[in-house]
Amino acid sequence: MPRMSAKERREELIEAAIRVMVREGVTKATTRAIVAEAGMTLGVFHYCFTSREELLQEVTRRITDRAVVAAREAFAHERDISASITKSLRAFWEYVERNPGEQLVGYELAQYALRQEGLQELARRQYAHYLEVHVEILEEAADAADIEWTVPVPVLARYLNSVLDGLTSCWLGDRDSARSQEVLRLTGEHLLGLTRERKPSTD
Amino acid sequence: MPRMSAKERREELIEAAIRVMVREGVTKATTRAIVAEAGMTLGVFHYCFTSREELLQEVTRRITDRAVVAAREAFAHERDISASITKSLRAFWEYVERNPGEQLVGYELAQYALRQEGLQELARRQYAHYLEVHVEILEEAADAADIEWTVPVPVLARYLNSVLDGLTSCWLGDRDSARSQEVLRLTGEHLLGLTRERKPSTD
DNA sequence: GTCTATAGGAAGATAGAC
DNA sequence: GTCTATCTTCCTATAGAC
Repeated sequence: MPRMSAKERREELIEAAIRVMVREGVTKATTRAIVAEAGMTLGVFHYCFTSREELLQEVTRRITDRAVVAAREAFAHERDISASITKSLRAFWEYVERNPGEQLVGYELAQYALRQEGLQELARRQYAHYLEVHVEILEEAADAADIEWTVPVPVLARYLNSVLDGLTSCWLGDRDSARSQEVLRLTGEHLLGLTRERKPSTD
Repeated sequence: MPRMSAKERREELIEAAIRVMVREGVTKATTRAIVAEAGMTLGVFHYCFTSREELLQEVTRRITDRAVVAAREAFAHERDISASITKSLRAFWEYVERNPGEQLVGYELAQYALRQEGLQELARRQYAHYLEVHVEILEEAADAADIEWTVPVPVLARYLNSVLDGLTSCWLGDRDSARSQEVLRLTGEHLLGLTRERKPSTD
């Protein structure tokens, strides 16, 4: 076993935990399974983390951040809002289909947080964070294409977040890619219909 | 302890299990917690069910059926499609807000099924069932109002299912009722835009 | 049928040798 | 710092008295 700092070990344990969760689910990611995945012994765990729950919180943040990065990367800056929407949704969906396990882990962790006493606040913040990111993306898209949304952006963000989240979860259940993509197209057209050219005002 | 048949006991155990799950979550619904809730002893459990998993499957079906019934009851038969959509969505949402625990249990069970070896088939069937019900409702709504949908109904059903599912899950996280209802209104308007009067043809 | 008692195992966490 | 061995608790499931 190579020597490494507690910080490095923490990092490796988090990554190992994510691998186990993606492969087998959150409940199966016991401290034993995690240290085994990381090639460490059980004793190691508790001087890197005070408890399993601390690790879970860390993993939750990590998975959230990953999803946020993916959403940002999926977003296509385009002058043409129609192309921007289409490309962004398509890129987002590619990511989802390529990482089903990660999506599932996201849901599992969200629910865990909702149930665990004292973690509701974490759950609430994660949701708020997702919504904020959607708000930012929608506003950036509008800026890039010089349009404005005809619906308040926070509402639109919540709508978009809901469709994508619900569609992902539905697809995880039945893996019907073709129909899921049709829903995305429908959503894209809907979004397009909620834009108008920007008035030259506000200056 | 009153005498009752194994069948009655099964029934009571299922109901007790649902109460525990709604209150404390699926993982906390251990056989011990369930029999305690039902006012029985641990020994009773295993001559009513061969295993905890058998109970979980039963509960999953029960919760699904309940959600389906709620969806059906929420649906408002109206001659005016606009009123039909608005009323149905509002009724659906009232049910969601009145039963947050049950919604959460639904998600937990769905994920459990997705992870459990041998239960994927159950999961798949549950999702298919929800989609079928949405298809039926959309078609009934169209019939009642004498309109037709301009988008294939299976796609529309998947879309509707996704929005409602995602929105529910988002609301469970942040409990922002006002904004959720705005999303519902937006969705309703979108649906309304996907209708057209029925051509007198096809006869 | 109905219960108590217990088997048998896995979990999180820790004590203490090296 | 690192690991083994163990504590304690909780689980599902069953055996066997009544």
